[in-house]
This record gives sequence, C-alpha cells and structure tokens, in this order.
Amino acid sequence: MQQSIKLTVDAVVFGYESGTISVLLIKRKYAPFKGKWAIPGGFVLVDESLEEAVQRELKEETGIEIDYLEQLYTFGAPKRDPRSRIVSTAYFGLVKPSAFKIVASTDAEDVQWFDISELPVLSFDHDAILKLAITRLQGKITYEPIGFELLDTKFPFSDLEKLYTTLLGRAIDRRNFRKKMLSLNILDELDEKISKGSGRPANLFKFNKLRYFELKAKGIIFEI
Amino acid sequence: MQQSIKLTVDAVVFGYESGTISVLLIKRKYAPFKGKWAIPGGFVLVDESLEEAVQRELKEETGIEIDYLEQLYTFGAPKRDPRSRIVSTAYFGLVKPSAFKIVASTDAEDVQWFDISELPVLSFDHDAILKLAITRLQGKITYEPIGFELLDTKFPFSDLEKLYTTLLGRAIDRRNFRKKMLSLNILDELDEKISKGSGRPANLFKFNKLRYFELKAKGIIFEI
DNA sequence: ATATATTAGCGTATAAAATACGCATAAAAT
DNA sequence: ATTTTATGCGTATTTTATACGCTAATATAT
Repeated sequence: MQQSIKLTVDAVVFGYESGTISVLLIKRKYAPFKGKWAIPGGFVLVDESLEEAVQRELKEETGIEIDYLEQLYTFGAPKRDPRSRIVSTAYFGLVKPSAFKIVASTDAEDVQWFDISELPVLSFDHDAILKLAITRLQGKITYEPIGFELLDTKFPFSDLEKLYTTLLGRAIDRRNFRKKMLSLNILDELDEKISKGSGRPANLFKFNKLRYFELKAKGIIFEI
Repeated sequence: MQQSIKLTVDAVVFGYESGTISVLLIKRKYAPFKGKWAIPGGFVLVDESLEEAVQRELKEETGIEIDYLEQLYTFGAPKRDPRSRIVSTAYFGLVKPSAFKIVASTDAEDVQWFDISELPVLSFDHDAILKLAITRLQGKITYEPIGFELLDTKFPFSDLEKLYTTLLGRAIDRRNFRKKMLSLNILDELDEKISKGSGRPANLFKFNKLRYFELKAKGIIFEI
C-alpha cells in the first residue's frame, strides 16, 4: 500500500519590539492562495528531521535564523489543503530583535512582520495555527523562561516587564514583578547601565540559562 | 515531486485501577520487532482525520473505545523506523476501569495492560513516546481535570486521592486535598454511599464536566 | 456485647506567598 | 533650580497553602 499523504512543516515565528508582538508571514507566489499571506513552511525532505526542515524552510523563505524553536501541534484535517491530503506539523519560534531587524529589511522575497493585533487574512488553516501559537506563547511565558528569547541578550528590567504586560494583556505591578523575577535567581545583574530618554538609567540584566537548567534539574520551577 | 514519507498515528492509552497505572500495549505479529511489544497504532488513511485514525486503529488492534484523547507529539526522526521514513503523530488516551477490564480479558489478539513501573522492552522509539506520555499525564493532572477520565463515573473521594498520590508519586494530605478539590466546585456529591471493607462508608462523587467548562470560560482555572 | 482498628469527614492554627503601595534616587526636561 | 520621569528598595496586608487535631461510621477481633 502506497500511502498518498504528504507532510509539511510550518513555523509561527514571533518577534517583539517596544510593546508590539509580531509574527513573520510570507506572501504566496503560487496557487492556491496566490498573493495571500501565509505562515512560512514547506515539504519535509525524506532524510531530514522535522526541526531541520523548519530551519531550512525558514532560511529559504525568510532568511531568518531562529533562536528558540518548539513543536506546536500537528494539523491533519483531510480538507485543510485543497490540493491533496497534506498534514502539517507546526512549530513556533522566538527571535531576538536583532534577527527581527535583518528580516524586516529583506524584501527580496515577500516577507513581512505583522503586529499580531493587525493580522491579514491567512491561507489554509493558518489562522487556527497562529491562534494556537499565540495561546501557547501567552500561556508558556508564565511557567517557562522563554520570554528572554524575545529580548536582546542584555536588557533593562523595564523591557522584560513591558514584554510581560504586552503578552499577558494586563498591567502587572512593577515592584512585585521585579521582586519575584529576581528571587528566581536566573538573572545576572551587569555592571552596565542604559539610559533611554528621561528618567533614572537602568541596570542591564542577562538571563543565565545555565543557572536556570541547574535549578530546574533540582526541581525548582519557574513561575510568574 | 512525490514525497515518500508515510504517516502513522500511535496511541498511548492509560488506565488506572486501585493504585496502579497501566498502559495498553500490543505484541507485534510482523517484522520489524516481530514478537516485541509496541504502542498500538498504524497508518493514517487518506480521507480520515488523525483522531479518526487513532480511534480506528485502537478499535482494530485492541477493541477498546477511548474516553479521552489528546495529541501528544509528532515523532519524525529520519531513522526511527528501519523500513522507511515514517513520521508518527502520537496521542495519549485515558480510559475508565470499565473499558480497562473488557480489554484485559480480550486476548484474541496479543493485547495486554502493563503496569507503567514494569514495562517490557518496546519497539521503535516507543519508549521515548511512552516516557513523554507519562510526563505529560503527570504534569497535566495538576492543571486540568483529566484524572476523572481514569475513574468510574461515580467514585469515592479516596479513589481520587489515591489516583493523585499514585500519579504524582508522593503523599498528599488527605484533608487539604479534599478541601481544595471541593472548593473548585466541579464535583457533585451524590446521595449514594459505598462501603469497601472496613471503615466508614464513603459518599460518592461525580465530576461535573459542564460546570467545569462554565467556570473555565469565566477564567477560573483548575489547579491542584 | 464490647472494644479496637480503619476509613471518612470537618475544622482550626500557623506558615508562606501574593498583592498593594509608600518613598527615596538618578537622570532628563523645563 | 525645579519639575518630570523612570528606577530601585522596602513594608504592611491579604490571600493561599500547609500542618494537624478531633469526631463519625463502619468492620473486625475479643
């Protein structure tokens, strides 16, 4: 029996900068959904892993290199692609502002960052995929330290706080947030200050991933 | 381009009875891994959804009907199947003791329940799949009310408590557990009592799934 | 028949964590 | 110089989690 199902991977890539969360979309060149926006992705090659396929397709279609990648869900409804039976394993990725900027300037192909509150109509079942990805991201930042993947390596506390208020969609007490975050012992305070505009200059911090994994191994869990 | 990847679904089905968590395994009749134990599963048909495929394969191979089914993860390492490139979307399911007993007695095919602490060597990458499923189950019962899917519809509180101690692998204070669980307002106390062995007869409870979804919609979250 | 063991069910004291919020500090803006 | 703005630290209060004592209802042993 020769099974006639094809397998693709899709990647929902999020970026964050000064209060807006964006997602990377491509404009399709060919039918179906020609000229419509879609999540980047493509067919898996026979000798590559799913993660390799995602990385390759992202590179090919958007030129981006991903910092953080995790599997989201596999979408397999029989009619999700009008051409034939195509099952797609969706991933979600997070990139730092540096990668963000590089891609935004690359319009060799039709690639663009979209504020997640101003999304265009998407191809296939990509709105469902994107919606799930947003929900996952919002949920996950409260129990896994993945927010740092969206910030520069060195960041002032206010950036971290604003990222959380944006993602959670609600105000958080600045002082309590700082206290809780610092009590987790996964941030290194640097001897550098940053001054943007008025106000007291802020100290820069760095996420200590190694320390986080050590603590995690001991059973200490991240929770905000 | 004709892609030569095939797609299967596999199902890790858990059952629970009096202090032991079991998983449903089948003994393979054909190579590769002939005579070895494996998670039930099989190829997805071109016109069925992944969930339908899981249900069909479970029915065919084990005769079981599933109460609760959710997608676990998609395993796609190139060499995971020695025959060819086969990607598998794994599901995990939970069944009540009634279904449990029916299958245990059915040895028309080579199907058997295994205590998860006494597992045989498994085929393919099935130990990785099973391990992930166990982790997911253990994690999920603390923030989603899925434990009830493993119990009879009507159950005494002690059953629920024992399920949790077993799954979490640690003692929990009986009185605090009861208080917290009851405060969630998702259990209906019935006018029925059950007496097993010595001790005061216990009241029976029933999980009110409708109420749970109402509360969830209001933003109230299950947490133990 | 009575005592004892066993499981169920309720309540209360204490500890820990989350939340609210005051105020000093260091820079830019006026 | 004074005001505005954002940073950084601390403390009081409320809420939640944890520890644990005691009574109730049944089976079983004496």
